[in-house]
Amino acid sequence: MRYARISDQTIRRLPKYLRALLYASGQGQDEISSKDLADQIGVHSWQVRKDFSFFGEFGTPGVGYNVLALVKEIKKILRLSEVRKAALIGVGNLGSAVLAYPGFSQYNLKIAAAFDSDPAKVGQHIMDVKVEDVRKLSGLARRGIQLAILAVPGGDVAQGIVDQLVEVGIKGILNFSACHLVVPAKVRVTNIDIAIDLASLPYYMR
Amino acid sequence: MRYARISDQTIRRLPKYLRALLYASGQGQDEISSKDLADQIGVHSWQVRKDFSFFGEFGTPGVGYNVLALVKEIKKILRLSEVRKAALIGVGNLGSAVLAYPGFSQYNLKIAAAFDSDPAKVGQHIMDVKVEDVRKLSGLARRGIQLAILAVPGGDVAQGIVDQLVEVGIKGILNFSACHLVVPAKVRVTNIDIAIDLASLPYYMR
DNA sequence: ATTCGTTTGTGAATGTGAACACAAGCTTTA
DNA sequence: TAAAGCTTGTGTTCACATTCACAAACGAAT
Repeated sequence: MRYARISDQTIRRLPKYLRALLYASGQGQDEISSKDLADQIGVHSWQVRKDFSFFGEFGTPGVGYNVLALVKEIKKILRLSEVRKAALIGVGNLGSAVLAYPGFSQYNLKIAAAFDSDPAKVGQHIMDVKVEDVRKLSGLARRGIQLAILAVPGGDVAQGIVDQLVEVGIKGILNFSACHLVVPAKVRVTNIDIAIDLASLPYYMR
Repeated sequence: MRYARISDQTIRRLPKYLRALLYASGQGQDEISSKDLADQIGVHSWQVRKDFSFFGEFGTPGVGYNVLALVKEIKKILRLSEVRKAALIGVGNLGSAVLAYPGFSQYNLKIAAAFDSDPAKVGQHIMDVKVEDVRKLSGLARRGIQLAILAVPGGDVAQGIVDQLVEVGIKGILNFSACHLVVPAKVRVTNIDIAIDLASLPYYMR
């Protein structure tokens, strides 16, 4: 499905809506208003309605949104209707924590492969995932893996791995390395830098 | 020092500039142009100059910016001239990875305390930090700790801890929990949700 | 059937950050 | 000193996300 140009911020709110909807569903709730949904994630109700309006009309005036139907719609929009497999590169402290992170399954995401350069780690199993040699990334396309999570120390080594990932058909990269990655326009990169987020906080202290 | 209203995006770019400047300094570089600095972090040169212009005139036309002087200025703006201490709440997989994360020191950040609810973990030392009982947060103000990193599973327990953190004078919170935190306006919260960032990527795959 | 209270969807207004273009300032070279 | 070549700082323009306000749609109750 192809939509008009939707802002990144709108897209990033959709998983939050999804999380709140799954929670509401777990509570046995069938319908939810834009107001209640907005309160759950800390935005205003008009923001919720505007976001959904870009993709269609999912609600019923006077009633609200059907929880399960909206879950299905959002998953379709985000292309998460089927399970998406991701590869983890770098099984250090952070990589291991990502492997153990329990929050992926609710979005139909699964870490299906892990890679490291340390021979001592290659061959080990962590959280039911076998650690493979980082020099053998070529099979990712065949295994249907288009997402990668980069959890290597960063700097020179990160860009080298990214070039290989692009080569083997990876379409989206979640980058934990503290460096700017250069990729073709067709590949999407999201950066997470813990230190930068923490370093931004003191500015706001009055 | 009091500045006019500066956008959050500008503030979030400052630590990136700082990182690139420290790298350049390590390479023995004394001066750097806005163009070179911009290339390092993946923005345009006018963005760099505009960002700095909000705070003063730090550069020399025809030459560029003095690396060490700019480092000092940015640290002052971000209130990172002195070491800032942070408390880590939750020493699970993710919390332990944060404790071991080597990237904080370049920003004058230091994790000075760690807390957990698990009696088996309380008393242990991880990365030279002693794990304390999460029910004993009251001493944070006295110890000069105004930042907190929340790495607990999330949901109901997270908000309860946040209320206590606010109570003991915490001014900034880095939240890894997959939930929206309610805090007074004086407290700044930055959310990091790994699953949401990963879940946003498939949308951009053609 | 009609009224009332509620909630959605969206065109228009507002606000804000990014992008641009260029004058002004500095260094170097002659 | 003058001219040439860079680079900075910033007023202006542009693009777009947020915010607002309200008509339309629906359910419930009488």
